[in-house]
Amino acid sequence: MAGTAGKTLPTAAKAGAEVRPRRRRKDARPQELTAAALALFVEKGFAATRLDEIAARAGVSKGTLYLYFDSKEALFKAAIEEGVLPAIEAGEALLDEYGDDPVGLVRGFLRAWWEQIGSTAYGGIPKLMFAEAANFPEVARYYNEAVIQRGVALLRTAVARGIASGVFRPVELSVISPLLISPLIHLATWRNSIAPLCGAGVDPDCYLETHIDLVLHGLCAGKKPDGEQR
Amino acid sequence: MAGTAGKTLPTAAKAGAEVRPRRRRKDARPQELTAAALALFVEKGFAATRLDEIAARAGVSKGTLYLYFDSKEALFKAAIEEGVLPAIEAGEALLDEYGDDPVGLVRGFLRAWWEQIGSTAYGGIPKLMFAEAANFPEVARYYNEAVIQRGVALLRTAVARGIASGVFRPVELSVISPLLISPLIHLATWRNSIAPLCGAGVDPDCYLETHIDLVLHGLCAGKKPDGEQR
Amino acid sequence: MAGTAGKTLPTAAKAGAEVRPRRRRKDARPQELTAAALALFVEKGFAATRLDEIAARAGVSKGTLYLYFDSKEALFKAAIEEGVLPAIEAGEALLDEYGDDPVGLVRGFLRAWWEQIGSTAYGGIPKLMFAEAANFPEVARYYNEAVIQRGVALLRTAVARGIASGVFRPVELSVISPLLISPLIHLATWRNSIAPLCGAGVDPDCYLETHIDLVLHGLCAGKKPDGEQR
Amino acid sequence: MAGTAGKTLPTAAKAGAEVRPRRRRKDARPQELTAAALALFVEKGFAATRLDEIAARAGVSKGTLYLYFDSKEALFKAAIEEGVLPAIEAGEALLDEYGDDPVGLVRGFLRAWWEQIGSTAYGGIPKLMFAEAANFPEVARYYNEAVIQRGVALLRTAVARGIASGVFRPVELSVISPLLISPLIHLATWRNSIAPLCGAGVDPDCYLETHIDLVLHGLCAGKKPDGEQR
DNA sequence: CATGAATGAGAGTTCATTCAT
DNA sequence: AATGAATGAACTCTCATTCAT
Repeated sequence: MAGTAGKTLPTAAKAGAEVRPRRRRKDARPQELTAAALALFVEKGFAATRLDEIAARAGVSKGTLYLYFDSKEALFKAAIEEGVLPAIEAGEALLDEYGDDPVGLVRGFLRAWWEQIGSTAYGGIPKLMFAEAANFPEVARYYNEAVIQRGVALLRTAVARGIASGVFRPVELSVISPLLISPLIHLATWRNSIAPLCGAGVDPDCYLETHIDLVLHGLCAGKKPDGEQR
Repeated sequence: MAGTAGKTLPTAAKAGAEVRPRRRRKDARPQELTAAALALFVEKGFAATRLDEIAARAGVSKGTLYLYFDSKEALFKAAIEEGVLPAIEAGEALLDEYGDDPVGLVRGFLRAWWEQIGSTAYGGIPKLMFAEAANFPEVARYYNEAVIQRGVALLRTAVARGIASGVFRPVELSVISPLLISPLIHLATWRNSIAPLCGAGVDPDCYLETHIDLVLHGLCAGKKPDGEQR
Repeated sequence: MAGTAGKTLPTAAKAGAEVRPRRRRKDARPQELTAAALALFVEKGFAATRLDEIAARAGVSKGTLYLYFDSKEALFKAAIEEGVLPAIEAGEALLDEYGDDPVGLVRGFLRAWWEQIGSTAYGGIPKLMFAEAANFPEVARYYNEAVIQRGVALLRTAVARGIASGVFRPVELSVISPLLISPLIHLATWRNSIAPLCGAGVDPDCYLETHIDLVLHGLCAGKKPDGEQR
Repeated sequence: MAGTAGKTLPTAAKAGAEVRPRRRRKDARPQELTAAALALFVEKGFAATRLDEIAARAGVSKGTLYLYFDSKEALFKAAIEEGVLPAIEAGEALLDEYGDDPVGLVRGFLRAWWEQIGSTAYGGIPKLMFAEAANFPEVARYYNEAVIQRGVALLRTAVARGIASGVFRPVELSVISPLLISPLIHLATWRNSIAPLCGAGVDPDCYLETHIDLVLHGLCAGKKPDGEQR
């Protein structure tokens, strides 16, 4: 276990070797593989994606995948996990910024989700998770708890505060979060499914801002939602 | 018939048939098969669904599928087509009923979609189509044109009329339809993916009515949306 | 089960019916089936021929085949048997006619084989038997003994008599029969394999007569083979 | 190497290899596979040969076949192609040797065909092509043009020259080639079909030389064919 | 007798996984 | 560490055979 193949993944740069010029940044390998995998899983689904394709897209051989992941399933889980972290982190940041501004928090959440998740390579993850939920229930449960429920709680809190402070009309809190986020998830899903088959489609920014405008008007009832227009 | 998966498709599975008659009506067969297929495709995706399972769920043998469909792919297409017709027909009916009442048409469309599509076995089709779009581009294009774009046009017309008649504020028509329908699609998708893995979840009626309330308030701006609350 | 559609196909016209005008000759059915089977077996081989096709060509349903034959294999054997009888009978007749005329017997045998076997639907049997020998060894052995060896013996006797009477040169009797018959088998095989794919091909009569001319010249050495030219 | 089936194809089966190395030379593989395939196709026909058997005979797994060939059909075509090249090449060589000696060319052609084709593993190809012609018309056409017609032309030319130079009697050139070669094809077919089921059978050399003797006597009419008797 | 819907064992084919190099 | 040839279990699809009508 000591001097066999010498995994060089993490730290110590191979003890006695003097110069080693070509060494990928630290170890980007696993991330490259999960990124390639994620893209293909999103596009075609888990079962329809061949390891050959993933390997080819990552520029390695099929066997190499098994140096980093135990199985196709493990690769799937890693890809999801990888793609889920940004979402979690992004959520935390928002609370700090808009902790006491309900309207800003809602607007900020939606815009941030689109910018940092929906419009990126991670935008396909919701579609992927919905599609594979029955095949990977543990992963789906993890995703639900670690990502969805966290976001749901965040949004709900924001709206609750808005109601408490009189900025928002009273609305049913138990359903407000999915109502606010689902149009964005839908757009992200659309762009990762049917959009590539058709031309054009809606303009994301217009879609996003119209959504924000609409729901804030809806939430604020007669009261004018604050004038900020980005 | 209890409270499990809520299947509303035609005959399918024939409840308690322990003796399997060797020769059944040749006519109902295809629908039974596509119904079984659709349920499984929605649950697990196309590639992860085995023909064995479909046959078993339909109460026939594997070979029987090939008496009615040329291939797994043909069965998939037939299942989609079968599940798509109700949506098309339902749309037409609405225009007749609410042709000149924008608010009623929007509310009617959303409620009808949920009742006749979203809450039935067909509610999984959007998820399925999004998941398989890249693998079945022609089917996805057909679905987009025959179902989505038609519904989009219907909703857009309704809103446009509402704006013209002063009932609605001016909003961006190019994005309004997906904004109105996506929460419902999301709920249907949710019920066909993660919901079975977790308990409870949101109450569909509450979700639906809150959505309607929210967007109509959003659309009507300061004006009171007509009082109907169901 | 009585007065439904009134099948009129086969035999007894429905028990109590008085006149029964349309009744196929005795029972031609089995022969029709074996004939259809033989034609297809010859064309495509045993394994590549589907029972559907045979049934279709015979104008019956697939199930009907099983009323007359226990299995595809049984049908094959029956088809061969059926197609082999004429060959056996034809051989007997020749001996009576040309018993003491070696040249006439050789010439008669070759001409008769072509006319009664090679140029008919039975002409494909040799090809079929050669192709299926390994898959149906018993049938092949039967064919070899009942048909081939009998013909071989006949021809050899004829040549032996010709040599004894000084009409023919001495030649190796153990190989003379296949040498005499193989060009005809080859032509029959050709017509049942490659000929249908190409145009034209050789003229059978010219081929046959040239063969007869050639081998009789070869057998008669310097002596003039008797002048008969058909 | 004893007296059984007389296989002369390349490597094939590798005699006594009880330990099967996991990785073998990627280069010899295809020939080993086509050789195994050809032997079985000849024996049992295309449809009756299972890929399992071919793989087993070649000492590989079923999946390995698909590393080298796209389908069973592709393997069939490759096997034919592989087995056809020697025949083509052998033909060319003969013309150089016997270009101006009709008797020698005819005799040389027949002897060479038997030695290099008929008595080898390739001797089963004619039977195979005749059997599968209807199922693989393109292959049959290719075989006809690339092999048969070329040989036919060669023999016809030889005889034509013999007639022109007065060595041979005038005979119908359009049929002479198949008449000369068909006894050899027949013998080769026989050895690949019925012979294995019966004992003994004719002696190939005796058969061959008697054929040559007979047809040369037939062609030379009264004239003595040159004395060579091997 | 005749049919043809239904069956299920078996064949061709795919692809995740292994391992000698 | 990386490769890719090889594997074999699992899948789709075919078709001889059965049997209710």
